[in-house]
Amino acid sequence: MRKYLSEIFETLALRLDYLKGINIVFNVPNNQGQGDYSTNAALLLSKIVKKNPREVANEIINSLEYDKNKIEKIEIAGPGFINFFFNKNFIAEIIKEVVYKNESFGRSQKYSSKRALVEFVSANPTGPLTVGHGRNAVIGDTVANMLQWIGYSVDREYYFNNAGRQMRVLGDSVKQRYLQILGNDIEFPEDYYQGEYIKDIAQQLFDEYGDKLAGEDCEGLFKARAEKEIFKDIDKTLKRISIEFNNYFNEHTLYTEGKIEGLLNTLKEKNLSYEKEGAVWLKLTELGNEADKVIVKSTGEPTYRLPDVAYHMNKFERKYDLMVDLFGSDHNATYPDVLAALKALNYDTDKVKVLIHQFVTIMSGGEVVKMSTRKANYITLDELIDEVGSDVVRYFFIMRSIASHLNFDLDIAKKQSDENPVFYLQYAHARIASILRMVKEQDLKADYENLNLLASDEEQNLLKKLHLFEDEMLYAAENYEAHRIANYLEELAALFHRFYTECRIIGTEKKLAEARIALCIAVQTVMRNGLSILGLNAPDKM
RNA sequence: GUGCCCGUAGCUCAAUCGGAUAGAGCAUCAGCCUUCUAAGCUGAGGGUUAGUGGUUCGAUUCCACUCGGGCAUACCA
Repeated sequence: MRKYLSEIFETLALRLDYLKGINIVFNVPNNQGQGDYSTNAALLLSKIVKKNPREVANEIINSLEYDKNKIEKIEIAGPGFINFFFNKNFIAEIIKEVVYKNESFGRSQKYSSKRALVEFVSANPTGPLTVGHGRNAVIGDTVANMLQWIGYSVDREYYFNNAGRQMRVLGDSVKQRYLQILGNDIEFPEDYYQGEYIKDIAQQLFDEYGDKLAGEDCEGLFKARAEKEIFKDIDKTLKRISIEFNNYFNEHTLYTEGKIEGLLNTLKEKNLSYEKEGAVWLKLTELGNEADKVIVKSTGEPTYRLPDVAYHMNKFERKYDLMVDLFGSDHNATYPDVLAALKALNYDTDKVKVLIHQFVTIMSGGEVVKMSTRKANYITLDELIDEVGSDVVRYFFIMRSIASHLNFDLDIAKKQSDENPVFYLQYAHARIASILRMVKEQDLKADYENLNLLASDEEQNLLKKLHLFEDEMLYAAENYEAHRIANYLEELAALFHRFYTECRIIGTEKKLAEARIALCIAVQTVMRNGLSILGLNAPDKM
């Protein structure tokens, strides 16, 4: 429907001068009686052409050429809205398109020649993924799915750092546990990694090597084994919620390949850095940021900013059209420095899209659970998946805008897992599957010749929703707003459940029954496509 | 102190470049299964969109200030 409106307005713009170059937006009104679509174009134009908006609206309608078999009626309402009422038969025709395109219905080719990189999770291998990482993981994967849906060729990348103090502490944590197993009476340092998984790794090493590692350096085998095991677990956890990466990028390679040194030289040559108090500083104030920041400490070690810039340069070298970074809000102060530096080095930072999601607050027993990997008082993503399952976890993390803080009440999540909205969606899909099974036994099948019989409110509302699918997916993807897909699917499911209650299939007149079967198939297809973008199962039975 | 994000029904959250009567779920109350899955449907109650001012045909949305919450403000990552 919207496509048709766009077409006829494009044609109109050739004749009405003041419509040229104006982007006309068509909305779906909230209220009955205001048409299937409406536009406020006349209201906006009235300022430009200095005429009464209703007069402008009248002029537009009078010059508009359209097919009366598609648009039944056009009205001017309120201060100057133009409301379009579509023909019911035309609305029902959408079923044919859905069924014909099937899995690709709602896809867009708008970005089909583009390549995107989505970097997410990027947690260092110091411990199991927590619920906090879960939100990042699910949002990142869903954003990648959405971009693929609108045509992008997408790579998923995990950036990590296996050097530095954190990892040294990790290696030593394992070593201390190992020494304890050997019977040494050592007090385990408070600021070391307290988690049980450290003991498990130490035990493994003891089982394999006995006491031979007592003299081993903590940065050697201890660290290497810890990293390997922890990554294995992270991978396993992510796989449980259907997340896989194309590439793991090790920060360390930036050093070994001389990228860090090269960047340092470039910054110096371009006069973007200077030395002070034994450290190297980046001239961020000249680039419009608040303060200069240290990029190499007086000890000679770089701060995170330097490798971050080098890493992004590497991304640019790989010729992506779009680079999405996904961070938790605790990183909100770090990326402006990196972007400023890249810009100063003449990279097109418009291609970098930084998404910041707010935190997940975990509530348990009415109290906020403070999380720390070091202290091991976190709730792991694995535990959460054990409790509620992959679908609920995924849905929970994307159903809200990423700008909203997410309140995750564990008690409710466990208790209400049966009432979770995700089941509402899946139930609609399963119900249709069930109908289709029953219908087969009755020797009924979908018929696309009498779709005009689908004229009731329940049927028409459902059909109109199907029309919106492609636009909604495109809008969600272009704005990186996965929660909109969840909202759309909830609305679609609600309309279907209403249709199900009011419109019977078995027992009604054959032509109508078979048209309704066609509608069911179309709804099921859209539901399945939407669920697949969100990485959710579309069950045939529940 | 400063920067970013947030403040919407009892609770958790929506609301399409500013649109017409601000919507869902949970909770509460009242109904609907001898017929395709009741994990469903129908109805009721519940709102000064934190507050004050501004911009305009029109503000939950934009601007300013105030109040409240989260995160960050390192030669930690």
